[in-house]
Amino acid sequence: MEKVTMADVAREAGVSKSTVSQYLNKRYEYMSEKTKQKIEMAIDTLGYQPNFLARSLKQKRTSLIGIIVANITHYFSTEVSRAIEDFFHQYDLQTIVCNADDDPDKEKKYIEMLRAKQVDGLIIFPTGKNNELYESMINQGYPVVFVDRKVENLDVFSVITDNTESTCKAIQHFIENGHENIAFAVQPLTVSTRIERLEGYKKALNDAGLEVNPNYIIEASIPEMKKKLEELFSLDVKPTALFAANDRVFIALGEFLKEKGMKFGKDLDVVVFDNIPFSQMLETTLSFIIQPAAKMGTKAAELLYQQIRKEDHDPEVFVFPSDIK
Amino acid sequence: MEKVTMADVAREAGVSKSTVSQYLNKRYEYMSEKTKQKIEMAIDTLGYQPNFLARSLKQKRTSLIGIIVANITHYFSTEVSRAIEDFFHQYDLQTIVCNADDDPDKEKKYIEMLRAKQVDGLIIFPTGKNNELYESMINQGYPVVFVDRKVENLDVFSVITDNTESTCKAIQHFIENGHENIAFAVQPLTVSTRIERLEGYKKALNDAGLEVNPNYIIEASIPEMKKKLEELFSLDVKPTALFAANDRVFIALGEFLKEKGMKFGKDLDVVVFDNIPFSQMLETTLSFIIQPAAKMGTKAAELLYQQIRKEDHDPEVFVFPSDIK
DNA sequence: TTGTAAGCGTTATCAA
DNA sequence: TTGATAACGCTTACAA
Repeated sequence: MEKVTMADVAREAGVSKSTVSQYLNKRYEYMSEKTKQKIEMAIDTLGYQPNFLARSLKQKRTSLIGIIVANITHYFSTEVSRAIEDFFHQYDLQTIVCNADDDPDKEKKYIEMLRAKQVDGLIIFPTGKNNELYESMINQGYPVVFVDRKVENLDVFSVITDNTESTCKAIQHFIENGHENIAFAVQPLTVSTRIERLEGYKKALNDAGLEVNPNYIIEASIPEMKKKLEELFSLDVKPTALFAANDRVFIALGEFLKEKGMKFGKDLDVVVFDNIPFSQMLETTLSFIIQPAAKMGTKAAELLYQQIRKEDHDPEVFVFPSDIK
Repeated sequence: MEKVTMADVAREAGVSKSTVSQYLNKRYEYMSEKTKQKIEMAIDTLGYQPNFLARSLKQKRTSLIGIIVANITHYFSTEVSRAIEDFFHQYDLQTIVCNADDDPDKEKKYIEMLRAKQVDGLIIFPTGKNNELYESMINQGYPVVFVDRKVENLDVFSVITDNTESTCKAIQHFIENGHENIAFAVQPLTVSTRIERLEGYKKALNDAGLEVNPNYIIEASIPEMKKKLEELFSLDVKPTALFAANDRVFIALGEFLKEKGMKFGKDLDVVVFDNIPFSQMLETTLSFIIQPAAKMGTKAAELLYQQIRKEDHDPEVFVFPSDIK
């Protein structure tokens, strides 16, 4: 299998390798109809399939774009990926997706692999834990765009949501509706998105002249989340509203409420920050902060394409507003 | 950028290319500590990054696995992909995911691209519309496994769910609960999964001695689905239960019911065939048929790995049971 | 213990 | 209009 090479085709067709190469690259200008047909036949009878590896080695580009997502089962990531793919499809660039699984080691491996495979550019949902590697890419002028999460002290094109702003708005909404005891649940503050959302929460409270009660802020990993919620709802003054900083927190919360026989909307007002598939099928008493995934993906793709084409722009951070629904 | 080659490193370190190559491949056996350090330093100061393209060209393998999913935003696909990735991670094979978007042309392009890039093997959620291409891969002994969908007349390793069986059981459940007017909604019958689910529906009715009423079977594309549902619920004898053949049908159904002010469980009993993220957060009156995505992914990966290692097995179809929840 | 040289399957340059 | 031939960056006998 896979041993038929251009040389075989050339021999079979009775022409030289270079002529076959011309044919394959559709440079027919000076090619006689007869040669064309001979080559066509030879390819057919031998079942020849070109080896792009060899071509790329020579041409120094692969026409491939790499996406490294933090978590491939996260709906937002797949929506963004699809938009990126749609964008590059029009330029005949193909897209491959790798899943870093929120693991900095895996992320590193994939970045190195994709670069070593000479992928033309990279769009990354960074874990934020490989700064040296990020820096070296950027310093070497390798085309790269970051999505979803900001990395501090790094001059790189980034596409993110207004995490602080939209969280702030959601909390203001709670306040307008008469809530005073508003809780905030988040996973460990290891990435910018979580930190910024917490900032938005605090800002809204401050702006409204409400006190930030540390007991109402839960920072816990998913397995610990339920225990912390237990504590939260054992307080003398229980919260009447809660902000779930992402979809996984939301799931933990849902399980907790179910166990306690509590209901969204009735016993607790809830806003979730994330694009949840099927959210339209969920109880209408819930609110969601929806990021414009498709637009963000397209923007990231554009930014990468500029770099690949060596258009000169200074790295910028593009912030997209999100919708509360 | 990216112009530092092994030759540069060799020059900088004052050794030959082959020695550098030895070093990179960790064949230290006969290497003096001094040479090792010299090379290490040279790599560091030059910022050398190996070009895997060149290596793969020589070695004729890439240590890369390709997954071609029909729809990357489909939760089931991402779950399967993750399991595949986890499996190969232990063997230091990396995984890339491409999204065919249920488009046979895109699927073809990706298959050809990945093969041309010398990917070591392919796991495909087939559109079912590229039979010639599938055949040529298989005949050439290229490692490939199909997931989720069966393709007729093709002797290939496949990993699928017992679509007929589990649909049948779900319908039996309806019948046991006293339902007699059970509807079935599905997208156009272009892939095996949909066809088999319909078969299961018919089988259950037949087994129970109930008549299959063609008016209760809706086969429509998603945009047309609501209109067809409208017709269904204008019948004199309206269905009291409905089987949604996948998640997208489910969404259309949800929108329809909302518009009509109808409620799941109260006005209509519903079973959905698909892994829906957050299904535990949805109304408890709904049932879901859940495919064992992780197990299926692992199995597919094992089957591919066997082929890559040239272990001799005859193609088989592995059918997994699914759960009703 | 290290170096030389051929080769992997293409493309590109230039000559014929 | 087509063909030699030299790259591309690496691996691998084999020689030294």
